[in-house]
Amino acid sequence: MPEDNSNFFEKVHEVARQIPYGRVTSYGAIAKFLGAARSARMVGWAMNNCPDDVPAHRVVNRVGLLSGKHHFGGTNLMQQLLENEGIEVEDNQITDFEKHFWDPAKELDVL
DNA sequence: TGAGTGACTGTAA
DNA sequence: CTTACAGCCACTC
Repeated sequence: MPEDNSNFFEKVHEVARQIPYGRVTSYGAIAKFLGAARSARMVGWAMNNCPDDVPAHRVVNRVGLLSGKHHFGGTNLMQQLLENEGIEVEDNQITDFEKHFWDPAKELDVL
């Protein structure tokens, strides 16, 4: 029995893991989905401690900026991963972010 | 124990 | 359009 969703921390990882290929989401979207819209920072903190099975590169800030790229080894790895999925990235920022945006509250609906 | 920091967001000017 | 400020919670020193 997966009681991993008993914690906000684990739930963030679970939602991030459900992000489909070629899609991205924001910290606020995840935070709001978990009922902690005012704790977007906690989502980022959770990402900092996320396991390797969590595609953290698909999680960016509300403007589609790769704010966490610095945590991907200090290289353009995060941008490369997104471009590899067909997402257009320019200067650490996702172009047409709204087009690639994936809202867990809408797509996932229930967890 | 208190102050500083951070992978953020929203509103105001 | 950009810039600035405040709120938020957990962690570190």
